[in-house]
Amino acid sequence: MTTSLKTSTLKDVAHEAGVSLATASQVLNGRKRYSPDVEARVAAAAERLAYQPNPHARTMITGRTNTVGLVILDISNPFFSAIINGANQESTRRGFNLLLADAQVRGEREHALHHTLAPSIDGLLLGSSTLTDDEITVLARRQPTVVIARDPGQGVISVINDARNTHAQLTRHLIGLGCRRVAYLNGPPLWTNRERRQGYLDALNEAGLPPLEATLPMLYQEGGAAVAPELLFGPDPPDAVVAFDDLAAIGFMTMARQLGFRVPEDVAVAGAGNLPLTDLIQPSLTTVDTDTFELGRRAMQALLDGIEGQGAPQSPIIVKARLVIRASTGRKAP
Amino acid sequence: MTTSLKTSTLKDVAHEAGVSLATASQVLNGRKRYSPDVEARVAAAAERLAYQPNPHARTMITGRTNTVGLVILDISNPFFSAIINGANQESTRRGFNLLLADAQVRGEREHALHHTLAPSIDGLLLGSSTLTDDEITVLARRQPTVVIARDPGQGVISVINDARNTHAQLTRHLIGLGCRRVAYLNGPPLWTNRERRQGYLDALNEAGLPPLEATLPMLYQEGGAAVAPELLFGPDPPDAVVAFDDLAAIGFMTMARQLGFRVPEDVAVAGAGNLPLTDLIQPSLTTVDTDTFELGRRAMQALLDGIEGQGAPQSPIIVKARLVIRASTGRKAP
DNA sequence: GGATTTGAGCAAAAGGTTTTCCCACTTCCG
DNA sequence: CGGAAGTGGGAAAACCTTTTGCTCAAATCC
Repeated sequence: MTTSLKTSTLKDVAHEAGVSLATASQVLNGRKRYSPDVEARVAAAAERLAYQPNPHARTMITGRTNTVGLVILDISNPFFSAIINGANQESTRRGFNLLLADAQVRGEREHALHHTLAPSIDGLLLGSSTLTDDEITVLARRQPTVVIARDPGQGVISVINDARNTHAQLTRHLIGLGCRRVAYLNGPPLWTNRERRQGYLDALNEAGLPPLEATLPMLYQEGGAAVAPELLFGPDPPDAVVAFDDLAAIGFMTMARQLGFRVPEDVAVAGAGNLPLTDLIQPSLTTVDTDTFELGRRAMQALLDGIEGQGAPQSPIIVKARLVIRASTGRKAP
Repeated sequence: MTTSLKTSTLKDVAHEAGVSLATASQVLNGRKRYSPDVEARVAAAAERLAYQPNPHARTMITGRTNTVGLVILDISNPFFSAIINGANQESTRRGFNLLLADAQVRGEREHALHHTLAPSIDGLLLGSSTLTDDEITVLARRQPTVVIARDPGQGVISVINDARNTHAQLTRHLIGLGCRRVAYLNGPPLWTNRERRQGYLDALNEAGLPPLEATLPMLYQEGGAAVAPELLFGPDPPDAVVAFDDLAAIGFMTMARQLGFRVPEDVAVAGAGNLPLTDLIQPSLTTVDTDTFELGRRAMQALLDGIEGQGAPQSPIIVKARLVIRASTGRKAP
């Protein structure tokens, strides 16, 4: 069916131009100056034969693949697709290919994944991960690595939001509106969750308010919805909720309203991520814009700089997040 | 910085096991039976050295890369990220890597892209494309190719929604609700738009109603918003609008309400794609669920079947879409 | 018991490129 | 004119694996 058209090799070009293999290679790579005559002949031959260097043969010799790996925790999450988008833009711009892998698989298999991937790539972008900080450090010592939305320390380069400060700010905003029982809905035990929670705790501390926490029993909207009844009908119901992310916030909000609570009058709700359309749902969602595209772009930039030997940047690289105050936190009646 | 740890080769394994290169290779690939003793020694050596075959050396010989290319028109579009997700799930399951490329670049450069990509991949998934049907056919003749959301004909394998029928159905639904001036908002000149429009025209024809069309001057919500005033304040305002996709529909709807029109009472609005959160905006959006994840998954499945020589499937492969009737089309008052 | 089959294991080629070193020739200088 | 310095170009090794015969010895057959 598919007529595997024989592609022309460097040998063909050399022969066509009447020079040796070595010469053809040198000329094509501009490694060495040759007489104008020879250079012209080689260029013409390459053109005529539509010569395309075989990347694998080249990799064998140079050890470079011109490809970077992007390992993502969960591609279906819009948060991560923005990262892919940003990373891809930068890699395309600089002529690198992007090898995508998802780490849905946990522990064991993620390890295997990295082992398999390693020879095919010049560097690794880690978009969250089930690995421990130490495991990541080992990986990073083996080949250039940049970690996204998490800071493993130990000299590993990372790109993060200043989630702690931002969430402190968000929580302060709620307190400023008059909320006194501000709850935090813990997401999965990732770096991002820890930082956001810490910011929340910082702000409560400042204000001398006691914390009130719950943990989402599952991801996404279902998790937020599931936790709503126990919290709202519990002995100590919150008048504001900071959820781990937008989807959880939306799940909580939707369920709260179904249970007869008004948002924001009875309970204010805030998320994080600023997903598309969160401005159009009812009520529009207060959230944190994490500029996830930029997160991916900067990470790729740092990685490629590293690969091309331009030295390590200050780490962590911090991408500014910003509060997006909308209707779901409204304005408390005095 | 990064101590490029020398990775062990097949030669090391062979030496460690006290056998020849050939034997080690055969044993590791299970190509030939050997004495239990030898097999055990090789396996042990490979294990001990954490041997990982060099994929490039292997590719040189076998011509197979175990990688497929996925070219996407615009990664930032959620429609496409669902495709990536579906394709990735299937490729992961079957042990293939996924090389991602976006075709933001038009014409010339997309051609170059395919040329560059070709040697690195065993097959190609085309998620929309700026190429013409003929150009795609040429590509498909060169290596296994599956086209998503578009049917170039000429024997090229494709995976599509039956957009024409589905949109006819959608339009009939609106007519059934009593709408008499149903407009269609044309998106970019892609296959998908042509089919959806055709379905719309089919339904109008059946009902003996005249068409009413506009073309979105730009993508996404801005386009829908931009076209709203001229349409609604024009000489022949619609009482229902079928937009090319959800984002255009949302843009139109938002603008219509700002202009003082009620949705759905004054004008019903429908989109396509069933993006996340379209059920929660106000009013919730009537749309078509295209099962985009499945689109990507089936495409990858067909491609890998082709690569592994399991013969070509019936083409086009059709993924069922389904109407999602929500509040934005409401129920016309009689 | 000699001829033939079987079987285990290996040597070597192939795949396409980059790079190092070397050769032959010209030019320059003393 | 003899040697040194410079220059344009090429031969061959290296990268790591798969695969195709092939050899040599043991087992089988008549």
